[in-house]
Amino acid sequence: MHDRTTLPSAYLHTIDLCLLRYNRERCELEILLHQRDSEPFAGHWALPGIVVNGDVEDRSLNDAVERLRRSSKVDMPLAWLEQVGTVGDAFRDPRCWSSSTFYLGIVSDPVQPGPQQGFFALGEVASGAFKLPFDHNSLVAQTRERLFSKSLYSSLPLMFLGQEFSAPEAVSIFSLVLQRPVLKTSIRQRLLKMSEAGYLQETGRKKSGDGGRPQATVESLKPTELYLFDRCFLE
Amino acid sequence: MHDRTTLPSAYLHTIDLCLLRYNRERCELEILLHQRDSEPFAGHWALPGIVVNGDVEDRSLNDAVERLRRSSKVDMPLAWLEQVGTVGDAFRDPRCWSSSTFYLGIVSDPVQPGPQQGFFALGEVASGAFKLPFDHNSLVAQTRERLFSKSLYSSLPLMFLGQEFSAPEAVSIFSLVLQRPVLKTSIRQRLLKMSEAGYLQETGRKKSGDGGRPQATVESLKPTELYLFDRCFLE
DNA sequence: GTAATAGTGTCTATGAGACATTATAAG
DNA sequence: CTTATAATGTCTCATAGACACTATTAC
Repeated sequence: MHDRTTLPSAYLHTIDLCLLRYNRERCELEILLHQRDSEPFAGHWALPGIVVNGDVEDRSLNDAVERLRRSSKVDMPLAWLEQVGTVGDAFRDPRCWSSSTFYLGIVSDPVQPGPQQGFFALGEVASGAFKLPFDHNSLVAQTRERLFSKSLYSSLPLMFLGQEFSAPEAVSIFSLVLQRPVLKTSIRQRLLKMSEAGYLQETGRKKSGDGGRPQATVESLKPTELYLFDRCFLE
Repeated sequence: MHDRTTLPSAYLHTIDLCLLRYNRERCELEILLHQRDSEPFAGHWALPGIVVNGDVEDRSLNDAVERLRRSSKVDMPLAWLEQVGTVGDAFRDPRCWSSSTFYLGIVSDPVQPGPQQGFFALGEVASGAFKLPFDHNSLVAQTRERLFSKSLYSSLPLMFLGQEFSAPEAVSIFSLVLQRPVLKTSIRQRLLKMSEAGYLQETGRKKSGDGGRPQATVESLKPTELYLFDRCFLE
């Protein structure tokens, strides 16, 4: 029926990372992009990613993710990492049929982006107002959707805040991620729950906010683990 | 350092399907397996799956899933389908480095398995008591975990029951999936919520259970959609 | 003192959990 | 009638939401 050769068809399997951070000055979420230096789309800003097949040096997909994280495209510590999904079709890459397994990452520490790195407003990228090559806008949108839905019933947004943070900061990040005002009483009760469960403890330290009374801080006792609440934030 | 050739390294990307059904007689969940007729592991029971790369005839990963669903390995209508994840490493397939994107499927209609098809107790397969080739036991375990966690806050288990079902049947399937007794009052309230939201409606029909008073039935108005409850089942 | 923000207390609404009571079938 | 199961009603408890009130800082 169709032409068969002994060579395998051209095929690419990549992993791509949607690495997010909380910009406190701008009060918005940002995503790390990498300025490509090879074709296709050389010079364009795109998700940092690597090819998994080809001359495979990784022992596993997780090893490949770690290789990407250590590469100059990323090269920052991650407070959170989870796989979001895999897409694949004949059109997304002009070279050939390709699949991408893409991840949600969160960085909490302040970092200075390298020469080919840049942080861009997540909203612009997810909406497509800031256009990325391939189907990367779609991957970003799916990743933001994952972040949103998981933030309704888990402590995920706290990953943006790092080891030590205050209740008002928690209110800010939840409001930002959920894109609506969240009452401080709800957040405080949730933080209390997490303390009772051994996920947080009060530090006794304070940090000053934008004037006014200083904020008491808590610190994470299980910084790599998510706490799951048994109720969602309601509409 | 290591041998490089101009040929691409051997690499396989497959999709595998964990297709589940509710066996009312045995009161347990079952998973569809396929008896392999080619190496490796010819003759063994394994997850139904197909290769995505190679001579690629699909336009997309979703098309590939549909090709698998129509193939003799599956060949049954699906009440639900979702991607669970992608794994990949150098060891899971004896032939070469390989990745698998695996899916959770649910079939509600009674079907007669074909000659190389069989339904097996999900618990046995997920626990590894019934051994599958490759890392398929692990894929099944991850899929069951997805089913479990999503069943805490959504109507997913109802997908096992088909278009028309009764409240006691809903209690049974939720108890089975969550692996603990679920009170009928909780289920009834949830079904009521779904009716108010336009997902279910009463049929006026009844079906007789195991003696006793007949069961009123409801029918699904949005059989392909999940309803999300705003609270989890506790404990 | 005032202004600003942090933190606490209290009330309501919702829904899960638990269990008692009534309803409808078969024999 | 008895027995079995379905369906309903009622109570408690936990927690999100809402908002009032008090506390602690800077000036």
